[in-house]
Amino acid sequence: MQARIIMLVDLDYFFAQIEEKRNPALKDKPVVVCVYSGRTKDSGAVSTANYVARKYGVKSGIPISLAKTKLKDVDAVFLPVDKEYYSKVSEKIMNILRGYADIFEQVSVDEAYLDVSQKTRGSYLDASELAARIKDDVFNQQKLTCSIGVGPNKLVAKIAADYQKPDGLTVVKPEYVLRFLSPLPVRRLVGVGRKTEQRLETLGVKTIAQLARFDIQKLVDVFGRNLAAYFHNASLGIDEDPVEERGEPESLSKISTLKEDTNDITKILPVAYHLCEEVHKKLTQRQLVCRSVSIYVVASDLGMHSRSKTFENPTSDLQLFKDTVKELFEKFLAETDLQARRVGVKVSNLDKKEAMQKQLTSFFGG
DNA sequence: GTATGCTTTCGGC
DNA sequence: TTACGGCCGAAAGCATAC
Repeated sequence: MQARIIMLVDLDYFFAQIEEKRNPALKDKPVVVCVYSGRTKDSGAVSTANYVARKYGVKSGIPISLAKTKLKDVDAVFLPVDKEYYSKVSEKIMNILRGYADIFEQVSVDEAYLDVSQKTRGSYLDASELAARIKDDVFNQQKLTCSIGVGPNKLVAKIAADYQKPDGLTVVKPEYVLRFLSPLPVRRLVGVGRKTEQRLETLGVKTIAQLARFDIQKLVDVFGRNLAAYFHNASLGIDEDPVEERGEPESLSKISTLKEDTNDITKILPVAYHLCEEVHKKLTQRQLVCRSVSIYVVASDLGMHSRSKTFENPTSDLQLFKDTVKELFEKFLAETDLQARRVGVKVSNLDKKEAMQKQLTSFFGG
């Protein structure tokens, strides 16, 4: 058993890059791909922006109106997301990438891990050449650039891919892992978001090197055994998480923004029932059943709240979804004064429909 | 004490 | 000055079972 070589391939500013390719006139302008909520003309958020727009501080997640303010003096282009089209492009690219991997794991619409240990016979020279070839192949077939990180595990591959982009290629051999990670801010580690970053900073830990040297017992006291162990290992570039082909999703959900904020259940339920129908459609298309149903509410202050219910047995019964969603909203509204801005429905605890049938068959037939 | 399951929140893209 | 989507998986926090 030889050491692993793992790649992370990340498509650059994916949605906006696809729009640039679709319409080359956009090429040198700020391009902002938006999710319009439909509430008012410009309500909604930025999904992705190209690098020209990013120079003006426009990035993923900011309000569209704020993006417009930042770009008011330039000839910027605002486009609505065309998710269906991006998904088709994604599928083609993922199929290219899959062909280069011993084991392939798609993480999101624009990101995938490739375990190339066998293919490269553990050689980083081979891995570098392979990564360059993958970039060429994706560009020649789809005219899109990507950034690739190569390293001994997912953790290092991911940080390496982020290190140089767009159109980057960063290879970190095992003997360089510590030197590579040490100066980087802890924020770069998966699992360290804004909140954890703050907590670490109060402990005097800003860089990965400082995290590596930090007393492990103190880390346990603050974050608990599991998270402390993860942080400690991560700071040393240790990560055994395998690259694994992903099967069916673990949850399916739909969310939508209400015309106006409300806590009136008669205004919420028609929307929620529609979301039930959409989620039910997704579920049955994939021939899945679920055991849990959740509602979630984004309140006026943008705080996220949710409630869920788990059944005894898996189901795909639309009426049961609607009744459960009604019950959950009634309960939620009774115990809070919040006004809902957006409402969502989620099913989780998913299973293949036939798996259930098999169980039943073997039970009755067996 | 550890494992397991459920609910809720967090955070990345 | 403010402004604010739609997904997904991971993790936290809690309860219960062994």
